[in-house]
Amino acid sequence: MSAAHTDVPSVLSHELPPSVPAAELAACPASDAFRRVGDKWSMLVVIILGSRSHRYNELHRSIEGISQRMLTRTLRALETDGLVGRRVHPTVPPSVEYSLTPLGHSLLVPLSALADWGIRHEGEIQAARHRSVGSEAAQVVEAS
Amino acid sequence: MSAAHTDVPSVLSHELPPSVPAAELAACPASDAFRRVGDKWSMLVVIILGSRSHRYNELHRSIEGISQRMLTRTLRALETDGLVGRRVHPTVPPSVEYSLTPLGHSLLVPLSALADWGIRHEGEIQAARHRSVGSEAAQVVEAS
DNA sequence: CCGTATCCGATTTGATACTG
DNA sequence: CAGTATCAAATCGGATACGG
Repeated sequence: MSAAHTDVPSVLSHELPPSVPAAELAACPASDAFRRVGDKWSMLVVIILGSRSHRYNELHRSIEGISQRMLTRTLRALETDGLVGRRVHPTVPPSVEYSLTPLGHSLLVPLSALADWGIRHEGEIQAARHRSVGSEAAQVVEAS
Repeated sequence: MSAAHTDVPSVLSHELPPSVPAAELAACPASDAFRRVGDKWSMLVVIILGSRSHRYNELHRSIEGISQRMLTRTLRALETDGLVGRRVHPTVPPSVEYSLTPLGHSLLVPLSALADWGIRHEGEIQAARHRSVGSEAAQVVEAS
């Protein structure tokens, strides 16, 4: 298990750089980044739009479990932040196409890294959760 | 930054079929990863603990805005998932030290990438938000 | 087809007070 | 110092119905 960061294949090919300088001060915008994408559906939409642009109902079918309300809200929020673009074709019946902006694509990169982490360590997390049910193993160090 | 969408690196490199939502399958553990760390404070705690271990009140002062309740909840959740370790020194008065587990350190890698993204694009996002107040500029394409 | 509006329950968060 | 308990508010998210 100690082979945690032996190789990071995708985006982070370098060794954990001194990113996030002065954590206390600089982490606030980072927290904002998480909250705008940390809701139930945002990251899913970004990832799906990462492959190609989709129409509204196309997204609705792809996600399969999202309500119209939340899909619209999510898209509007991503649009407000400049991550997703919206193009309305004045046909009849109307058709609306959503796609990632360049900014959205740049987000896709660290997003994929985090998604990758979740997939690779899914088992370890569930093992830890199972291990912690019923027996809290808070390590107590001896007084010297 | 135009090298972003040349290829979606890891899990998302395959095409999304219209009928079978493979994105849902691939993104569900990823979605879990986001929800685990996507709450208001988790990633902040992980990043701060990434530099060194901290005591409870040390964290409380570093974050400055978190309530005791949320700090405790966040730490317990991270502990349950095996991302954070907790060591109790039986001194008087008591002192509790929190630190990142190896699994937590591995999470720190993609987390830093996302935090980095948030810091680098903070200005662009706020510009987009400001641009969208009052004037919705949905792009309408001409009918052919 | 692409939404918006309303109602409603579930979850999250904060403020405050209290304890070993 | 390091938490826990309780209450109230805000937000999230889904179902349904309706409109352009």
